[in-house]
Amino acid sequence: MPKKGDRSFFEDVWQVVRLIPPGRVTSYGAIGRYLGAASSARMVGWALISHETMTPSVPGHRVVNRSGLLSARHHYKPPDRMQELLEAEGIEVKEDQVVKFRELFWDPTLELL
DNA sequence: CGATTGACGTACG
DNA sequence: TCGTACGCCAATC
Repeated sequence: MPKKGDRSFFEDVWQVVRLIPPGRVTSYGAIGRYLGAASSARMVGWALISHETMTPSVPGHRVVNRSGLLSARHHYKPPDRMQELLEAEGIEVKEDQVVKFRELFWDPTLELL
């Protein structure tokens, strides 16, 4: 993870994640593609690992994998925190999966651009 | 410095 | 539609 204040691919990821509208979700690949798909989608996830240590807090819970699965669930302090945050925004989560993921999907290259 | 791992994605069958 | 195989790139061991 980069030092604080160091501009890099990670900061761009955080920036995009902050732009995700409430009640919407996106995927790592979509963010990576919006940033030019420089690195593989794994790097996007790596960037979000330290999201909690930086300010303001990035709503990383709105980012899930391509299947809509909450793969990040295991990474949160209380693993259930991620699901709670999603449900708090009106996003239905069943079996660690985002319900109607296709409808809630938010593509930065399509919407933000 | 080489091997392993990981918040992923695409290709195949 | 689902499970398996492989590729990616950086960090960690």
